[in-house]
Amino acid sequence: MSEAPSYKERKVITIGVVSELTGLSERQIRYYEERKLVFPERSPKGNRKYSFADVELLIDIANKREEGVQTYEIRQDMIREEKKREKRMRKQLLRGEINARFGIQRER
Amino acid sequence: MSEAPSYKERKVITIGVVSELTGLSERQIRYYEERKLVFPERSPKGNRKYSFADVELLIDIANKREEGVQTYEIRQDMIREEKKREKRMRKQLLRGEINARFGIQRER
DNA sequence: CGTGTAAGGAATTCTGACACG
DNA sequence: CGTGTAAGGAATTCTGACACG
Repeated sequence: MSEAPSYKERKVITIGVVSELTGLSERQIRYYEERKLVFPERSPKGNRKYSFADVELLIDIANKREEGVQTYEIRQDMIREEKKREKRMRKQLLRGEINARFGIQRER
Repeated sequence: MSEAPSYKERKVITIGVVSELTGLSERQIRYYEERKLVFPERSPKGNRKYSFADVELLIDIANKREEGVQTYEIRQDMIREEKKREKRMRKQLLRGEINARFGIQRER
């Protein structure tokens, strides 16, 4: 195991295609990056590359914006969600460590 | 159910990115299309768009070419494979139809 | 046959800025 | 704040062709 396939996360889509896929203008997409809502990668010469996950995120953002939610609030919500996720991850990790020591017995 | 997600099949990757992903030159990628080995979609203005499935196919093609297999033979193999697939599909479909009538009972 | 390359043009993307509100 | 637009330049992509082998 090394190269995770993960088509959803690979950053390979150019901004023009993302624009078609989301219905957002390129201006809007770049602005949401400026507001730290999306983080495309860059090709060697500086062109933005997005993943399918980014496309879905942008669609969520577009929906929030239509409801009148400001980019700042959207960002705060994202940060909160991220912290919850991390909390869960830490718990999971802890459980894993406990199992490794006292749980499942493996050959030695 | 309507919009199948299917990240693997969505044609959204430009030829430059495909070139990076596969290690093939754009010239080679276009030539394999000419030889009917890959079938990218086109954007409104005519730019080629590939899927992750296409990228994997191109990598397979690249490997075959390295072994000295000609594009014509590769195409013949692909056609043979396709026919096998269709055969299996017809069988599956047939089974499904039988089940629909005499197998699993559903409410009516 | 398979691939490189130079050619010319059209479309894409980038950045920084002015505009409106 | 969020988005449109004109501006100028650089990079991308396209097609048809000549080249070599």
